[in-house]
Amino acid sequence: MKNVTIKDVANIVGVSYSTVSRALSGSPEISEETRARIVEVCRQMNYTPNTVARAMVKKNTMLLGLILTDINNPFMSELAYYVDRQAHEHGYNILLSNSSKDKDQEREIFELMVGHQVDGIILCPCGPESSEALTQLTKRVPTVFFGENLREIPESYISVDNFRGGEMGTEYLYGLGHRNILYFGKRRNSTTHQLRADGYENACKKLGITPHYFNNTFNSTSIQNGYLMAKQLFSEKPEFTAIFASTDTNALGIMKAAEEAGIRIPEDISLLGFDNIRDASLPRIDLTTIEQPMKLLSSVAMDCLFQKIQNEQSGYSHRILYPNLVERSSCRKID
Amino acid sequence: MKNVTIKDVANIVGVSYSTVSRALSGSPEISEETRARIVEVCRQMNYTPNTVARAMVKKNTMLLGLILTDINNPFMSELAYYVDRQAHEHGYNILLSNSSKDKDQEREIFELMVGHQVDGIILCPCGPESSEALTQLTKRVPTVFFGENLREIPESYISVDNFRGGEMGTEYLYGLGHRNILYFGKRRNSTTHQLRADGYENACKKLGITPHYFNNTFNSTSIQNGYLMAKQLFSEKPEFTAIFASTDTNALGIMKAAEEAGIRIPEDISLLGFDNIRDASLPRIDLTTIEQPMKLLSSVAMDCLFQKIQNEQSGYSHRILYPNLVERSSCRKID
DNA sequence: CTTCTTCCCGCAATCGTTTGCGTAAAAACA
DNA sequence: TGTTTTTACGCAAACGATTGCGGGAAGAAG
Repeated sequence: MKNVTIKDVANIVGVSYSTVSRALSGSPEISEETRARIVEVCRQMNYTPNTVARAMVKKNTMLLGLILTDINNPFMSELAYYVDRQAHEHGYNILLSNSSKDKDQEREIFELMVGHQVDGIILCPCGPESSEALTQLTKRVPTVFFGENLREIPESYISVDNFRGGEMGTEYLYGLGHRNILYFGKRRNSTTHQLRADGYENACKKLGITPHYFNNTFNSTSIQNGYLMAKQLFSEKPEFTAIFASTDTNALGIMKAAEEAGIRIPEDISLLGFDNIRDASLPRIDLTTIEQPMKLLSSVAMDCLFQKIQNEQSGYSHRILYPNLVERSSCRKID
Repeated sequence: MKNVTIKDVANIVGVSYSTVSRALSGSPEISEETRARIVEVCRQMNYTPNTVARAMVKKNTMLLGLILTDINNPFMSELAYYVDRQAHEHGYNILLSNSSKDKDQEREIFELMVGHQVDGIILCPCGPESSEALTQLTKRVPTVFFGENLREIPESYISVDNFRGGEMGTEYLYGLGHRNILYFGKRRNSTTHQLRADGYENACKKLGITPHYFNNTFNSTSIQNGYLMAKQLFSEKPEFTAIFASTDTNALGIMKAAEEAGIRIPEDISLLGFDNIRDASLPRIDLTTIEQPMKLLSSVAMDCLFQKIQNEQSGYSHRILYPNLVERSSCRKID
């Protein structure tokens, strides 16, 4: 199990180990002849440079931290996928972990990662207040926040325009003829959802219809919870013709409850989601939704992070990207 | 950005830095009084030990590599979730990457990870032949393979009993009255799928029905590819009453094609999947399937890995777990 | 008062690299 | 041939921790 080191190959070749180091790093001060010999011996002994030792002197580990709330969320795993790809293109590896939406875990993981000397961190915050404890930590390593519009935080973040998405969805349903639109999902405890709801409300005002909310204080976006709440919703006589769900996972739960209640989508009620997770495009699901352009978002996030890593003192920047409406079959025109 | 080191706190406290190290690691040779002073100063300067430096001398990085084919596959993201959790419970962090089912990338990632001196690796192999290049690499770091029954490889692996799963599904459909069952999915190029198909064939033989295959040479399990192949299948007049899909993702594609072809599931055709990915439990999908017990599988894999990490020379072991049938609504009884 | 323990703590080597500096040998120049 | 420049490589000091060993001071034992 003992790994072969630079000294081992130096001994075999009969040069000093600094020569080996220089030969491998492509220094011009090494003759092509000895370089060839060194490279050959390295291959034979299959020497792999010890990145850890290198990191000690070079001051960079080529490691990027990615802190998710939950890798099982398809939204997050898509992010992980793109981040991983782009990291590797730049020679970085990613250190991944899940906070499970727990602030303490989030902080712990962050500290662990700075302990591992990661060169940068992409963090999907548990909530808007997570900043309090993190605000000092982010000073110790280049960080970009992902997915939350945290305007108060003096740190870079990337996010979709949730407010505009809320408006956009409402306008779309209005255009389809809906005048009685229910907004389904939590409003507090997360800037993201607050903004989506605000966008909805603002659009309602502009369009001259009255906003209706359900599930205002709810604090989980899982399918199961969406289902439970929707069940309760459908047990009361619903007055509306369309539901605007604050997340696709919630919409999935609504779909399940609707099915059980004998409510057809879109015939009886139109359903609009938000996020465009992969599941939304599944057969039979086919959910119309407001898309977060994940590929673009993650690409922008990585660019932002790499910039921070290079010019250490670049301050921060906020990038808010435009959402798209993805039309499928869960909403219908009414008159 | 300069991190505070053990020497910095030693200077402040007025002791040697070895004393600080011992105080922090809980050595009994340090008086409680100086330890308290040291701890306090560490807190004030918020010192975080440099894991990289520690790794150099302690010979372990507390890093575990996890090589997936694709984190976007819900099956894989579930694995990642459990692995991450258990790793953290043992004080490890995970280094994640995707091979995209490409052998060269797989090898590259593996090498990168040994460069980073990970203490162990969990690898979801691209295919059964991936062993050729990896067989040397696995000697350099404790490794366990996940998800493939690679009986020829002298390395530990964890997998569900794919053969038994193939049998189980076939028997289930037979029990429902089906005599004309089509096996849908690739057979070659992957031991996993070969075994599933073999299980199907074996059960057919035992039950006295003739096996039928579709899509034998196909080499991708994505929804889209399942859809395309199923489209072709349905354009010919199908003779069977049930389809046993080799993966849930394939089943999802079949579902989509069936919908378009006006074929109802389960009224016209019963559909059985394999894996029990999260999507299978979605409303409207509700796919009956053979489950891989992911939580258990990953737990066993981690235990196995930790064992190998401890007694370096423990050889290998193969753990094949029993699959479960998860009954939902995509299969119906016929007569 | 001397000697031996015991208790704390410091010195210095080590882990595997990178890199500034110094210096022989070879090449170029006078 | 003597001097300078270039080429090619070695020496040794970092990087930030851990840890075996040695030793001074205080207290106990003689």
